[in-house]
Amino acid sequence: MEPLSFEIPTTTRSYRLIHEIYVLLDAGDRQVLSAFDLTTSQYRVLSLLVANAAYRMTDLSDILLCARSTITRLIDSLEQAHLVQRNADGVDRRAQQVVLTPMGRERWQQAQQAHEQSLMQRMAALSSDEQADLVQRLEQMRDSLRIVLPI
Amino acid sequence: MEPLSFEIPTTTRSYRLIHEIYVLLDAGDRQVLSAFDLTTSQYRVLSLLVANAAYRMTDLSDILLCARSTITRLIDSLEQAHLVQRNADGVDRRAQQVVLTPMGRERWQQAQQAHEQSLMQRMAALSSDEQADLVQRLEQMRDSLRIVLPI
DNA sequence: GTAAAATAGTTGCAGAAGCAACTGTTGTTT
DNA sequence: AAACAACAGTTGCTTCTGCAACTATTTTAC
Repeated sequence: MEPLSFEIPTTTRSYRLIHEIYVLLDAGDRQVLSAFDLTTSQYRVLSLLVANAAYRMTDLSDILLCARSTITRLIDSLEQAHLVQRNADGVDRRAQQVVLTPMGRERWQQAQQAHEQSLMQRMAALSSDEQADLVQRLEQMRDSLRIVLPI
Repeated sequence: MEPLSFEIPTTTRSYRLIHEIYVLLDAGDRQVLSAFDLTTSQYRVLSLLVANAAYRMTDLSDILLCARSTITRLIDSLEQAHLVQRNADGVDRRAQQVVLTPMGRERWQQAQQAHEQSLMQRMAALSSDEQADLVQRLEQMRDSLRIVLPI
């Protein structure tokens, strides 16, 4: 019996590649970030807060595309570690503003530096032109996926 | 206070894009595949078996980059659903060969068709040239990440 | 040939995430 | 103004996954 002869469609190939890359990235990130007592999800939240000072819980779940309950527990853990703080939203008493603590900012800075360095090492086989190209294509793909969100 | 002025490095941008794309893809896949009572992981295993007839458990965990225990439970669930079967490995009595059942093959064919169609819809904003380009860049990225596997 | 090391797979345990149901607050309709 | 709908966030529950410890088999070393 010879190997299957039908060709794998390009869409499926990108699909599989994305999954494989994601797993490879995630495994490395977990290792790098564990040295700073951070999970990849926690790191992602800190990165958002560094760039934008304050977010409501719901904003975080919208941006990170995860359930609101996931954010609740994520912020719980970050608050217990004294890296973020829940503040009351002056306008809407249902809402809360999540902000970084000084310790959270400092932790992120350290982790970010290590993470960035690890990423550069692991992406070293691509020239900066190729990387720029990749980013452009990835942005296209993301935009395309966003259009038809829930099928 | 003006917005942060330092530029986000290209590596970090690809990193974030991959994550976002992965989440978008995964959410859609979950929805498509749930109609066939399959999780994305189960679907991935079936896809491997369709292409290659038989795998040992350890091979699956190597290929899918997940823990051996994860494969054990994944195959447990697929076996309970009568989609795959564990066969003794004639040579190594520690090992087991995982193979598709006729029902597993049939289920995969149906799911694959729906999945492929959904993917094409969701990737429609990219021309076939752009998609081919994307695949090439993704392959580069995967290869680069594979070199420096565990940091 | 036997002891030690490596490998294949499973199980217990703990963490992460989604869904559904719930409370409390805000917005809308009439 | 009251009733209803929509929204922000939390909790209970279940599923998925990784890590560490374990058993059984095979390979390696002496």
